[in-house]
Amino acid sequence: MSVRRLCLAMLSEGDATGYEIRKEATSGCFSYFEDASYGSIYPALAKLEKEGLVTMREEKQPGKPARKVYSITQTGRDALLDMLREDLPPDIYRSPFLLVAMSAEQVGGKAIRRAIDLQIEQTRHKLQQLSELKSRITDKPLNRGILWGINYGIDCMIQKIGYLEANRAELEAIADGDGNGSQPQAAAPVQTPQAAE
Amino acid sequence: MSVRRLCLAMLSEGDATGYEIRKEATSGCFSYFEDASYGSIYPALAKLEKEGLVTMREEKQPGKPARKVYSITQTGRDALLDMLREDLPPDIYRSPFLLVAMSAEQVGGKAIRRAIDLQIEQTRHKLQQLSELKSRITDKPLNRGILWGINYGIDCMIQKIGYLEANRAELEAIADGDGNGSQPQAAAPVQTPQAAE
DNA sequence: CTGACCATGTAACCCGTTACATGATTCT
DNA sequence: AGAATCATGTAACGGGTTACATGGTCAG
Repeated sequence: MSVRRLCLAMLSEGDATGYEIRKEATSGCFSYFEDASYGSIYPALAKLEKEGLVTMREEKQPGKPARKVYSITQTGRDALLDMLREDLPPDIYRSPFLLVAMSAEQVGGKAIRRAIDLQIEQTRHKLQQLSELKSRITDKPLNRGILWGINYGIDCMIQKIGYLEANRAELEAIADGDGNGSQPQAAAPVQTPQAAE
Repeated sequence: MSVRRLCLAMLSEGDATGYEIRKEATSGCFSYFEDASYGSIYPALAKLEKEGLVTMREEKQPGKPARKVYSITQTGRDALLDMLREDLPPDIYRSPFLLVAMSAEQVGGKAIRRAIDLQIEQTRHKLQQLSELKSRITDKPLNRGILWGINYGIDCMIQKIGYLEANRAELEAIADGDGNGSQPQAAAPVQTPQAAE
């Protein structure tokens, strides 16, 4: 049900081909919290068309396979709204990195350093993607909800990077097997103003 | 491969039954970034035993089905280390909530408010779980890597709640369809010191 | 007595990924 | 020349969830 939802949501912002939807999902506005491969998108679009939630027109281009441009229908819009208003499965976060971090003592300093480096690098990469996207759409007459979402993602990633940089030393010490007990117990958060609750 | 890894990681902290592993995955230390159901755990444990990565002993209890307590073997420990050191698929975040948020204009204020409330509530709930867990293990001779991971999760959730509370008004305004152009463009982050990069 | 918790397991199903199949065009 | 981008699609496979099957204990 998730790829369906994603396709409808994207088409509600404008017509697109399966190829374009995949690109958006992988590196566009939605890439922070969604992803999908061709193998799921193409069948989903075909089914949505069969059900009348989207329509398709073929744009022939010499040499290349014809582009199949999909448009959402009113029925599709209604169905999307229903999905968005009714069922909201909770967010999901899966982190192999944290599993490694929690096993720091066993894994050792070298692997931990590599894992942290990778983690920061990946986060930086996504952050940059989103930042570019943002600068490209800011002040255009584009959907302001999307801008809000992008800002949310950017904030999360900045915070994440900051936390990792501020606290990596402690984790590395654990991984290196320092016998001491002088850990900065609360793991001194990057910043701690009032922050909720 | 993920449930295998999870089972081994948990067993490396101490013996456990399938039931206990599931509980930990759902509401324990690992629950912030992992999850698994019986339907995947029991078969995984059986297979791990067949492969010699864990051993099992049955503890009979009158009336109840015998507890099957699993222990990790040295081979299992080695295999776990290999997994943790070598392959590290990137973290995954999936957020139906953000899809709704990005569709704010279509979805409308009422639904947005509900979605935000739910999101905050769920995050608060998880935060409380982790906080309790933390206070229960702090200063015990327990794995300090795990404590680090818990602190990481706690920080992320506090920050998330703070961001949602600070910026919900803006999203609600978008959803309510205010025609104005006086948005707090940068969506005033809860705090913005230097923060990385 | 009802619901939550303990405790195990299987089978059907779902949703998605990976790999394959095909092929032109444009950038380096 | 080789890689990347455009462009569609299918089939095999995988990993997990949900629902089912079973049943005792304990607290409210």
